[in-house]
Amino acid sequence: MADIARLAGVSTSTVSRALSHSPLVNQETRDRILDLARSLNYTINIGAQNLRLQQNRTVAVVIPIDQSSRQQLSDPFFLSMLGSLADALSEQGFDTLVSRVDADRVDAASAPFDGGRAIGVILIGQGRHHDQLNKMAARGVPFVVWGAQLPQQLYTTVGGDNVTGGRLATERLLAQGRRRIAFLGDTTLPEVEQRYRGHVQALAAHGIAPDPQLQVAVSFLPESGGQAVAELARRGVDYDAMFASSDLLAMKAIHAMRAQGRDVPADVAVVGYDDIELSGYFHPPLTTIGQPRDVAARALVDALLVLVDGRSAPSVKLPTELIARASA
Amino acid sequence: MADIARLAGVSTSTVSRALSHSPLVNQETRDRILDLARSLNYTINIGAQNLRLQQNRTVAVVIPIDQSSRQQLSDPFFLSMLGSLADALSEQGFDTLVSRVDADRVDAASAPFDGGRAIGVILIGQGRHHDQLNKMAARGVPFVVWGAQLPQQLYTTVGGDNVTGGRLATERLLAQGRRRIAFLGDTTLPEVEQRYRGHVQALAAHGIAPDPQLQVAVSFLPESGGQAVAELARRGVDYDAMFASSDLLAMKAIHAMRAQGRDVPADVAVVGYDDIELSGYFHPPLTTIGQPRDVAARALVDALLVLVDGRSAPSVKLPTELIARASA
DNA sequence: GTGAAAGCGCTAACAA
DNA sequence: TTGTTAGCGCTTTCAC
Repeated sequence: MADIARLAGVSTSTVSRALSHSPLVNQETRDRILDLARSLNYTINIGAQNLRLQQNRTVAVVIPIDQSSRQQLSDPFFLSMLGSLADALSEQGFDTLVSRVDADRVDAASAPFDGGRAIGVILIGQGRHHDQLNKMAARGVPFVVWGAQLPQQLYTTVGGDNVTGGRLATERLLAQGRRRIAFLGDTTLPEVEQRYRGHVQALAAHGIAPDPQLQVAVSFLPESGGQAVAELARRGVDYDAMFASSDLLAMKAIHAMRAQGRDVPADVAVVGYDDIELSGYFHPPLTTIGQPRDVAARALVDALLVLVDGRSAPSVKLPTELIARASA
Repeated sequence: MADIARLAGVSTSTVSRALSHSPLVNQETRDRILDLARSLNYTINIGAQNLRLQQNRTVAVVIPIDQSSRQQLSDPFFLSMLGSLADALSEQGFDTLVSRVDADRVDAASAPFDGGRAIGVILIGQGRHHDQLNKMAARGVPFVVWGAQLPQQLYTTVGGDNVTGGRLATERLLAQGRRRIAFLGDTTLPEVEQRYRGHVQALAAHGIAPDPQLQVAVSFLPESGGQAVAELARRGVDYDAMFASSDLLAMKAIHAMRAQGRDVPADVAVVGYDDIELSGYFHPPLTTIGQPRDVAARALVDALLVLVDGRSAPSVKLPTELIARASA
């Protein structure tokens, strides 16, 4: 900026004003400065501007990962949510800073905010540490979580209606005459727990008591789908249907069942969750519960901006719908 | 920092030194300051620190998107590359700033660097605008591209060995006695063009001339796979194999062929490209060309850091391998 | 319509 | 071992 000022024979104040299109500066001077800036490929230093203006157009998007499994983030649903968030944020003129945190230390997600790098944080996935999030909220960190609404929650969540989702999935299977429905999912995660609750509700409505033998507590590990099917086989338990708490899990399980010579949907009808892009192209095309990423992303961003504004943002429960395809 | 200084009864310099664990400051003073900082939930303002230090630990990861189709970024390969990059960068202590640019204006990718937000840029995908990238390089922007190595290239690329990849895929199909191999891909993209070149080489080695009727110039659009299969049907052209330039495309095409009653691999053997996670769980499990994301991500980051260091970084061609599964 | 000066939060040379 | 001071690149009040 000093260079431009010198070349234009004005002060840096004038350059600053010209670059911000201030009407205070003479039209002609302004044009000269803008031309100069362009020809020098000059761009304003955003860090310095932010510092001076005490503002910031950056939002941190943080993904908790299970350190124990050291797994790369790979669930297409989360990845695609990240894409949608980047879109929604840039639509609103915000930059997106991506980072991961250990799922056991989700409170570390506030780092970009604490360090003044971001005006707020969007957490994709809530993990098991409700308490850490509550503390973070108490500390005044503006953040929004993609996840389930929980009792005594001091922070804002945006999430699908997991109970209804679980119910819809199970009802679909029941409607097809299936009665022995395996449930695959890690119910220590609030979202999955709610889906399981919906599942049990639907069973109850049909007078069926949930059979613990049919519930497999897989975590979201690489080989989880295959392991779950193996576990069911080991238990020697009979099942004619399966509700998997993610499409990825469902696909892996179907793959494993196929290796056992079981046909989907003839032998086992399967419903997944998330409606990732590939679900429709899978064989058989996967019946699943839709969670619209772009709507979710916009809701997350909107809620965060409200928080940043100092107002309080209510948690949002987005409607879910059954996407009926061939697998069930 | 001023608050802490006041409370600790020292100057901000001392606080600054204490926070950076400088040995210059008295052990006891340092502990007092660090305790104070912790109890106040104080974190250094990175923007100010960067400004003062003229440094920066942020790298921009930019994804070109086809504005015409306004499609959400959805190819799992790119998304998963983004994940691997975020991992590789944070391993090296860098933050990741994500943004998109119009594929027709890839030179806009330099914005985060120009604005001092990032020390360099990693571009996932090269697009069609070699010239814009060359100009960007001439301007001195430190950036690395995931893509194909081209003649007269002033910038650094890291990419798979696409020609070999194309050759391996086609040889696999030829080895199974297939002779009428459809090629699906947008050959205006350098990477795809190179894969096509490898394809033609393999055909030539078997004395087969490429049949233009078998080449379908799909772009990476949502319905591209289905459209391509429809197009082949419209042309009334016979084929007993298919080489798709991405796994996503392959899966969509297989889905469409199945709807036509054609069996994979019995009627049509299919080879994809990328080896995305779901390829192994697809039905039939997809034979494909592996492009290791984590290795690629590390290579991209390493190359960028060399550039940022002011040195020149050679382009890298990573080995590709055939992942043999059931689809071919 | 323009410039001088102060200050955003931080660090480092220099002095004590 | 610590403090004083200047300055990173920018914006804005105040004065002219």
